[in-house]
Amino acid sequence: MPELPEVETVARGLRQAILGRRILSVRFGKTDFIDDPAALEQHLPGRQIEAVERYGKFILLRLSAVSRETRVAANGDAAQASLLVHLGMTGQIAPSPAGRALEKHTHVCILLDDGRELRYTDARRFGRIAYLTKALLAEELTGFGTDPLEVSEMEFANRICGRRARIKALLLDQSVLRGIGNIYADESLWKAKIHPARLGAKLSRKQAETLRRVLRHILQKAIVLRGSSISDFLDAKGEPGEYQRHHRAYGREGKSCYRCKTRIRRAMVAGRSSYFCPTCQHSPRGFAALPLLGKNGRKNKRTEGSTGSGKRRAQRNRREEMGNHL
DNA sequence: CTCGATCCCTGGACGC
DNA sequence: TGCGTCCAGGGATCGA
Repeated sequence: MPELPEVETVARGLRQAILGRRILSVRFGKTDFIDDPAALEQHLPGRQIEAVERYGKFILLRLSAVSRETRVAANGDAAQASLLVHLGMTGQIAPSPAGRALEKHTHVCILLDDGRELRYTDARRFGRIAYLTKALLAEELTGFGTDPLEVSEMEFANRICGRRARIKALLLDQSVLRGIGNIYADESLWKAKIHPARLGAKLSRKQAETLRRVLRHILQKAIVLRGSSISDFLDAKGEPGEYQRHHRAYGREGKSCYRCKTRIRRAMVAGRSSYFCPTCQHSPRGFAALPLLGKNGRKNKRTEGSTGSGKRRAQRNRREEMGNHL
């Protein structure tokens, strides 16, 4: 699940691997997660990849102008276009020899001028790809919060301490800070000894500063270790990260706290599984964790029966498969 | 403003 | 072994 450290790792890898390459052509598999596939086919060929940047959980490939004429005709706008890539849950993007067999769920192949292809694979297609002119990109990126690696003490406290939402929800809210996901929210809250369900307004300025500091430290360390490979995250070289070995809370339900040996518990906060130590991280009044796992390791069941997801799946499967030309 | 619910999607784990 | 069910989660959206 790519969050800031994973996306940063991928961006660095791509920067090293494909900076300066020219795009020759584009082909697609399924395109339902691409804003406007035709725009990619029309505008990518001929462009050079001039920069690779990260913005929150987005990867931005900055594209050159095709020619002086295009630059003039487009009034400078198309000349500064970008390809925006969001990896969602399962997205991977990496260069590959053009002749190599396609991995399953490969949905975009961008042929480069050195005989390689930049390939995007995404089993769940929660990701997103869009070709955006300068103006559209600027519009797209408004409303995001500050990068947590750059946010000042004052700004962080101001963005947290005045809010009635739960701190976990605030950390996950990309308009508060950009780039944090479920793993690094839980890890930083554990380190700062703050319960995920605490309200932002209930944090002291001192607690907020502790949280900012540990969050930054954890993100930096995770970047050094090339992110966390939980399910299937791989960097631009196809290699897994190492930070999952350093997780102290996330995914550790029932295991003992590294500080106090209490068993780590799980609760639903902001609609996400949230892992915390019930001793180190004081729960707000009346907030209950979910019952611990049974000894068979089976996850806790949801409340009442809902056969909805199964029915929905069946309906989707009956729909005509379309759009796969690879 | 904040919340939960619902949807998108598929692989994998698990129950029976 | 195999089918049904649940779960993971970022983000959009909608109603309470």
